[in-house]
Amino acid sequence: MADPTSPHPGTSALRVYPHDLETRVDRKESLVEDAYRALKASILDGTLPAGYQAVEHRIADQLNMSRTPVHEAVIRLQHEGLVRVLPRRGVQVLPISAIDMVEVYQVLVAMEGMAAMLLAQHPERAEASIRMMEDATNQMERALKGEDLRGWARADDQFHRVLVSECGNQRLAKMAATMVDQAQRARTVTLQFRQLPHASVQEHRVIISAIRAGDTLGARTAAEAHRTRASGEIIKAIERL
Amino acid sequence: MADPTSPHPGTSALRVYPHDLETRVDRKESLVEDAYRALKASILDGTLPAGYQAVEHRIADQLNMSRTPVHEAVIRLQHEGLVRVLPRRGVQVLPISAIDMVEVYQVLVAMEGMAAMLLAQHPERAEASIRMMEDATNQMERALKGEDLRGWARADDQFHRVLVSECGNQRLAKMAATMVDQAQRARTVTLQFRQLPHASVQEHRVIISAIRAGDTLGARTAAEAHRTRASGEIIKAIERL
DNA sequence: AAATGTTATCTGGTATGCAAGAGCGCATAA
DNA sequence: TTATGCGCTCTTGCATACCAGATAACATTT
Repeated sequence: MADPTSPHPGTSALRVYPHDLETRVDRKESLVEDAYRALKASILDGTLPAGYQAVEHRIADQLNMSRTPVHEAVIRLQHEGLVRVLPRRGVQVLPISAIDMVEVYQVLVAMEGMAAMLLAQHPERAEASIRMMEDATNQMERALKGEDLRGWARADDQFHRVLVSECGNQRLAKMAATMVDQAQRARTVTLQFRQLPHASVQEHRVIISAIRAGDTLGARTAAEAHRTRASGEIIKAIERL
Repeated sequence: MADPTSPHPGTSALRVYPHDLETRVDRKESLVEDAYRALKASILDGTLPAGYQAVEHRIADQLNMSRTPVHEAVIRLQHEGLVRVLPRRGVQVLPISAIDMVEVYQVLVAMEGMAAMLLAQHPERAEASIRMMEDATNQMERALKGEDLRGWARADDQFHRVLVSECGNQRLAKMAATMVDQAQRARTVTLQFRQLPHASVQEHRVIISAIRAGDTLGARTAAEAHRTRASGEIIKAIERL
């Protein structure tokens, strides 16, 4: 702040967007949580691009806190595979490789398949969740018509986040959410290079109706097929980069 | 150390086994890692039973380090669902509920099913891993004949850890390992109340031969069926407690 | 004796201080 | 001019210090 002209290449990216980071800190739960959310959000939406590198102390200054909570948040992000700390080099935002996405989507196929199955086991209990997934899907359709790729991606994310967070299994929900984060980030990067993804809307509807019908196997199969197909597209897109 | 007779109820359990904790600290990677491993191992094998409660500072004393690394390790364990920190009460080892095990086994069904499928996609590449699983299964059989329940459990664990760690997907491996940890802990508690589990050996062999035959769907189905059945038994055993 | 208010203490979260090691640059020598 | 070696700096990991808030015990009053 005292030196807004500092031209160090390693720190410029953070200095360019100080407001973005600070405004993301609103919750008062704990500073570690604040730092975690702020950094993660910035990484996921591309504000902090792959390869971006910064030192804990500087991040702490940006977020108006000491190194301690930043340190813990960074370690958490490292465990999730979003950053790595290079000894005596600083924290580095990891690039997304095709191999990473293969892994992420394999996990998502397994977990969302299970989540869809669990929801289908109690369709009546899950009605509110199903409605949310329907809303998200409808919004995807609207966004597609308006060729609003960002809006489509946001709604698609919403569908998948509801699917796993409402399945009733908190452990599954939490792990799958971490994978969805990574998928979201990959998509943010590749979005501009892709065709309009028309198939998703229909596939989501198949999943929804199987869940509502209590067709556990059908719901699972549909969820798996959807992620498997999407997986191929994303990975091709990443390989083109 | 200076006060081996301290009778505080909240700290006695740790004081009783100082050697157990300290001898687990051998790696020199980082103190956080040391603390994490020591605490986790003690929780998994029952040295620190559910309900056990201690204060970070005291744990740090036991492990001959400061609070900082202990604090970080505890937070990690909390994320994994093994402990929780009660504000101004200390760190508490969580009990294992039937609901927890339902969740854990649902995740394992999904992930080990996927892992078996991935292995079956490249049986030749996986030959070394398959051998390890065979060894583990043979050892289970021997342990059963000798009615060595502990030995059986150890070998069974080994089988499942190899299955997920060798599947080629590191994210899946890491997440599944966390779930296997919890399953292991639950089994340690319930082992004494169970019948000799004869079915497992045969089921493992089915999984192995499907993988070796490159039968992806069969491997997946067999792995799922195995965990699904075992799930029922463990959960019944826990509910009896 | 019981209930309530006050205060001392204890804990986790956070900040700051300290040390060790690796990289980078500069100086010196060939 | 180039290569090599020494030392300074910079960064993380760990230790220590500090603080706010909640609990629990004690005292006081009814």
